Amino acid sequence: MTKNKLKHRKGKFPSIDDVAREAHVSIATVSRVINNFGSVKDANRVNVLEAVSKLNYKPNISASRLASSKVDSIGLIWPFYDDMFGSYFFTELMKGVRDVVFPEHRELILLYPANEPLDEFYKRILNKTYIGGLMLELGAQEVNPILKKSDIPYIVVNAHYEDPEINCISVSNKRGAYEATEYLIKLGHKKIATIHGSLNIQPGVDRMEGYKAALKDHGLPVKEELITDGNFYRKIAYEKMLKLLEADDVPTAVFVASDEMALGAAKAIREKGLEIPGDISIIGFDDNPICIELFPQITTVRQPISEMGRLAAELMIKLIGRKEKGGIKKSLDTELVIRDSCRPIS
Amino acid sequence: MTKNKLKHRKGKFPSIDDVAREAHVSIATVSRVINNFGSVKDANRVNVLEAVSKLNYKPNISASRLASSKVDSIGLIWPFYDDMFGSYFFTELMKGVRDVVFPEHRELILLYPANEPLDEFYKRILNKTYIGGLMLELGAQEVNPILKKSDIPYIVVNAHYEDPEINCISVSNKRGAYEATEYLIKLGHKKIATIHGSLNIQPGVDRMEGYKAALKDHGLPVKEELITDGNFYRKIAYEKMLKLLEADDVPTAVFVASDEMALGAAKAIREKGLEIPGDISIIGFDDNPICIELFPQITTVRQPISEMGRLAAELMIKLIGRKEKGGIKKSLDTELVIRDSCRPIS
DNA sequence: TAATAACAAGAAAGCGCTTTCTTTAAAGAG
DNA sequence: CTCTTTAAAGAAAGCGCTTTCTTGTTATTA
Repeated sequence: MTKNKLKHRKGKFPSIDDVAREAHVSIATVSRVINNFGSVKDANRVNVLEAVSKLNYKPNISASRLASSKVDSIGLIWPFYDDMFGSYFFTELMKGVRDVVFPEHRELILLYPANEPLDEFYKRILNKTYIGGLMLELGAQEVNPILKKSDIPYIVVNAHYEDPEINCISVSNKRGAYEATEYLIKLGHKKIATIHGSLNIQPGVDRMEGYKAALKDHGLPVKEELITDGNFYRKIAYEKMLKLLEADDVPTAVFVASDEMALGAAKAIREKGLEIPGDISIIGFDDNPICIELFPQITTVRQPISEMGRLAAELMIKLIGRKEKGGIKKSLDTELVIRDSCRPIS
Repeated sequence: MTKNKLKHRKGKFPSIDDVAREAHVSIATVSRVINNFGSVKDANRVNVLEAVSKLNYKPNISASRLASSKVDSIGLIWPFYDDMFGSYFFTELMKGVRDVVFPEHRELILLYPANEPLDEFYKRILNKTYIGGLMLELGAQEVNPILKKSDIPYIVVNAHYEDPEINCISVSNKRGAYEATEYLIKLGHKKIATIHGSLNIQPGVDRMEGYKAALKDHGLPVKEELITDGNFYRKIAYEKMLKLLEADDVPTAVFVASDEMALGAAKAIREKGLEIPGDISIIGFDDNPICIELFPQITTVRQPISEMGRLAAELMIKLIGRKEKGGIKKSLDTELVIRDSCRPIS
């Protein structure tokens, strides 16, 4: 790894000493002015500020961090999912994070494993002693033991863990799925299928459980042949929907565990010459913006993604400041967004 | 801004001194082992490594940077676009960046203005003396003069600038648009409309010019009434397409400057009771994955987004290492992806 | 075997800040 | 006007590393 000498062509960057000399004060005073801490006479403050501006002085953050042993950066492990919704999700999440992190002039450090065992990765990044805390979206994974043992506060986004040590913030996937299914039930549907997401990850499991719970609570049978497994990707959903439609007993409605999968399912339905919602009602999950572009617009369950990002970031900052202990768990409410892809059974 | 004392509950982190003591060598030797630089006897190396592992030693990067005045971090200004394609684009770009940056164990520092004038912002981030270089996607903006004057190498992605000082890497938008339009012409279309993107940004202008050039080169008139302005968003494209369809002389084909806009345009076409490609051919730009989910699948122009990210990152690393001078300009080829949304004029 | 080269490793001087401690100046209290 | 308190600012000691310089040790060559 080549590194870059900071030295300027014309010499080095001005240091705090240069500023002190220029302003005829001590470096301690300069430091006080820069950090806006301690008491400094106005005249001196002005002098220092002028010197700073004249010399174009930039404090060396490494020196500052070394001297003060204070850290303010937030590490962020980006999952880099491949599906369309993944990029949308992450961007939305980041918007929430952005709104709280950047106004504080904190920085976000993007981290990602580099063809290395996860343990190595975590060791390496936790070594970065200027990282004050870590935010992560783990997908299918457990919290890495190295991370758990470390002193760095961390918070897992978009998942719920029972472990009381773990800070996590999630979305009420189960309840959202429950409400979606219930909505179909109330429209009179009896044969409601589901294409669920990956059961390796929390949201996948929760959404399926919500579906089942709604059926049970309303006295409908949970039929295995109506439950088909997807993985959150379109293609699988397309194939599974095709199968569902080829069965003897075609469902009148489907709860699809993500809008992206709903896309695939809708394609299958259309290819079979069926109409949405005329022949079959379909309800998705996520409220991906694509929903309103499709014809018909797809009814779905909205997740407050940015909100989750915002809360996670706020929590992170509290944890970094150690004003609040860990073990915080939050769950955000989803919301049923009714559009045009469901119709009552007549 | 609250900061976090690094101090461990049980005391401080072990330092290089602790390791040196444990391994019965000098701190210089420890440093040599850690950095894998200089010569150290195997026996000592082993001792040091064992001490490191036993004490769970983590080098203090701030101290290291201060002492060596070497920087290796790459700053990245994230535009946070609001459109669907924006999040897809950025994610794809980042995949390319990821593949070169993380294996080098470099880190990516996400930067974003915080309700502050851009000049302030640039001053602030360029102050971060541990940032070795900056990658940015500027959208409509010029390169900020503060950045231009700074000593930090930077590279602008997804845009071409004539200014020889500026490193930039872009995509052959003009040529892509040219080929798309030419494709329609070769299918026999004479009345080819366009909905162009925002003319504030390079790709917007280039794609429109490509369209015009293709018409001219093939002896077709460039009619103002067939050129309608969009802004890369779906909604506008929807409205403009509606207008185009209400004109006396309805076009037989449209080149839409982005797939996202193509979505809006397609919606308008369908609402007017017209068929794609039966009544009107449509061709997009970007190769957004949504294209293959729509019915019909939309013919489009693929941009090598990840490739652009990869090249940008590689270039960045060279620049940080000062192995190569600035002023590098690259343009990547686009590729026409023929699908089902265009039909020859019969 | 003596002279020279190459290797190993320590001592110590910073890197550019923050922060404690101390001193001096100014302000308030009686 | 003196005594105490508070404000202001400097001196100096690190923070935990890298790196040069130096010295001691081991290999190489003639």
